[in-house]
Amino acid sequence: MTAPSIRARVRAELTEEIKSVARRHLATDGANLSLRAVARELGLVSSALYRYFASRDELLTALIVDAYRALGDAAEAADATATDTDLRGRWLAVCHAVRQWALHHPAEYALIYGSPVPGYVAPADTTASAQRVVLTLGGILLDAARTGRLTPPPTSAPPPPVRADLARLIAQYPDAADQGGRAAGSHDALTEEQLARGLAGWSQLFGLVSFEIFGRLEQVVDQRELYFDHQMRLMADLAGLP
Amino acid sequence: MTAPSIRARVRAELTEEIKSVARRHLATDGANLSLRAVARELGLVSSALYRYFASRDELLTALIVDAYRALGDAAEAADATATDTDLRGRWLAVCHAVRQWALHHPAEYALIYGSPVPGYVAPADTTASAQRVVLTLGGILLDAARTGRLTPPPTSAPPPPVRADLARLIAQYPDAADQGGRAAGSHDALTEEQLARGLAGWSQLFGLVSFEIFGRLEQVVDQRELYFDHQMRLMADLAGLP
DNA sequence: GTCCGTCAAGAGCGCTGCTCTCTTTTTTGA
DNA sequence: TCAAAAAAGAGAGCAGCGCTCTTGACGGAC
Repeated sequence: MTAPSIRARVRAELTEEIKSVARRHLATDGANLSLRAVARELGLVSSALYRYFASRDELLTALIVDAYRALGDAAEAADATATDTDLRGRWLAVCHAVRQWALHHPAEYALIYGSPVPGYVAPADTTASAQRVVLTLGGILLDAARTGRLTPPPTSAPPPPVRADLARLIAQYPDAADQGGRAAGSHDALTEEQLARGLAGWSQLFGLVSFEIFGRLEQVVDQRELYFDHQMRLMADLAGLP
Repeated sequence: MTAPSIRARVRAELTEEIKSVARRHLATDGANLSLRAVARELGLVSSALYRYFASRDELLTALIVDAYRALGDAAEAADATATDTDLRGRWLAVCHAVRQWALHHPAEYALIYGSPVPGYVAPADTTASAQRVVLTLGGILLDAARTGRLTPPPTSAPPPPVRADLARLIAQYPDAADQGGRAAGSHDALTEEQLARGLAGWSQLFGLVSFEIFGRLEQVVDQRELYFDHQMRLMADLAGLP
């Protein structure tokens, strides 16, 4: 089993090559990806691809999984690069990393954050990857709250039913005791108000990136990067990051 | 010319009927709309449709134009229904109208705010309709600014290049002198800070609606309407609406 | 050295958007 | 009023699509 028989290796390589070509086609032709075109470019006949992916949907799923992973990697890497205690810097770094990844991989971004394919249902293994960005943002807020540096401006308070949803999310948050080396007490978690303001930053992040990727800022904003930076700073203000 | 010859009338009716059937197919099958299926349902042969729409793209364009118009109508109607001086109420009414329209027409919403079709370029006559929602929101902010009731919280200031973009947008804003019956002086326009905060509400609105329509809140937020309302209130806070 | 699993190829099915030609029906102009 | 013109629909056909099934050929294990 430790010996990855030659056959298995060349198979894995060709599988990657198929995905690579498919990714390139995706970038030019959009979501209407043609299996036959991919096969042609690889010098294969279309039916041969079915040895590697059971269907077109399965190939797309593989690309979606890879995209979530790449975006999650980029976000977490950006968070890790910034100074731990520079909370606002970490927040902005993650936001800019998401935007940069989207700008460099617009088709893959559209695949995961654009209109979903009607009949398509995301496999279970994608949901974990899909949450990595919001968990990264949440982790920054949590670090801020723990060190008592989350000082949000006075804003409207969420109504009780929303508070219940938010409380559930706070309880569901993966125990981050290992991050700070401290036991997670009740005063270590976010309040509902803090989470609500943080989630505003989450939807703002992807809303604005989608606007830019999908061309909705076309004749509205020219200074895209600076505008994005300013908007993310506004959301950091709202979240209460110093 | 005043007599709309019987033939022209039945043609207009059939054109509408084609769009209606196409809209229904869009709702179930998503963006992969089949001309042949639409023709079949109408008892026509596929080539007959080409008497009414030169191509599948042209049919989709007609649906897009209709969608922008319907969404713009809904937003403006909601704005008009609320009391003029209830600025926050108008803001929230417009936001909820956009959300409700999207919930009732998810496929059409995806058509105009989802991932764009790669080769597709929007015709010029859509851009005006596409701006109606943001102009409605801007009008509310402008009304607030004119009556001196825009009191935003202290937040980061936009850097000079962004200020230039914002100033251009303010200058481009259609002269709204007829709305208040007053001449538009310089003190009647929005400041760059005010516009930047208002635009945050704009991208937040569509970001959050897209999240909901595209299923990204699926196991995150259960109280969708109340959560949306709270988030829009947060953005009204940020914009400075009393 | 044989045998079995894997691989690529080819043919083919039903579907798609779109074009072209032909016939029928309706409108129009002298 | 009647023929010419315009418009509408039907049908055949082209190239492309995803996908299935069958047929040979090759390579590693016994």
